[in-house]
Amino acid sequence: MKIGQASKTSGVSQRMIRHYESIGLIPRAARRDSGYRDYDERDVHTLRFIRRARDLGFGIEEIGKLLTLWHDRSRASAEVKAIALARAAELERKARELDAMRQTLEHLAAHCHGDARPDCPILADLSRDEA
Amino acid sequence: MKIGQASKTSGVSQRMIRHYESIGLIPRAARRDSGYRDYDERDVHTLRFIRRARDLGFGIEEIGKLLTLWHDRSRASAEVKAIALARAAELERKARELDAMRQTLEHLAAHCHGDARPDCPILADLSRDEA
DNA sequence: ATGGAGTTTGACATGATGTCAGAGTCAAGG
DNA sequence: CCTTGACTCTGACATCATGTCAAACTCCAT
Repeated sequence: MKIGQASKTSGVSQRMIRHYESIGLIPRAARRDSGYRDYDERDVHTLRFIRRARDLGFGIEEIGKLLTLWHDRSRASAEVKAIALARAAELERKARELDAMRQTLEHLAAHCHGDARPDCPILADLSRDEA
Repeated sequence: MKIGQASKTSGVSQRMIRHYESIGLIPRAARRDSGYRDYDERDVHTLRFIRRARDLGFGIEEIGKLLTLWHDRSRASAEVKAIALARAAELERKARELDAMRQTLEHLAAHCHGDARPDCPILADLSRDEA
């Protein structure tokens, strides 16, 4: 099948399919006489794998490792688990960070009248003198 | 003071100070005869304001609005509050998204032996057939 | 054969930031 | 006065994953 179909059935944009090929995340696609890229079910399967991994927050480099492990039938699951748990820890760290920001903002907003008066603790906090 | 000092006391890198100037977030800095940028306390104060806003997850565009409101003594606090609450809501959305990813990964990892055996539910999930 | 849809490559853009290079400036010490 | 090292200037390139646009080419159905 051609790239449009591969894109639709895998959920990966044509742009990113070509990109993944160009950075070597996936092998160069087969070509028809016309020059069009040609994909089979296995290729689409790989693309779906990549999309799901991206949905779970894995970076391209990590996905490369996962693909290698996926293709290695004798791999040890320990490696995969370690990568997944490292990602989970990083996601938690980021989520906590965002949550701390949110709490600060909500706290400040709660003390802001939010009416026509110019007094605003939010701006006062942002412009306070201390480092 | 010169840019190095302004950077140190504001916590904004020299690179970003120049960048903020180039995109018009802050006005063009005064220049000495030498061509060096020259900052005063007020400039540094503004830079600190920007840094704190970035730390709270505001994007450049929002910071531009906040700066305008900050400088407008007759502003209504309602606008500031709305911007802050919108940011808080967005931060919460993102945090939830990361948390959902983390939960999925931890769930998968919990069912992965994590030993020398090749069986791995994590890879099985990533490569499953359904969309 | 013609037209519209699909594909190709390459370039440019995003957002916030880092880094590097080459050239100019400044201040302190000999 | 000159040298040296620290500072600053601009501009360019890199990141990361992604979008979009354009010009040229291919495919397929009528």
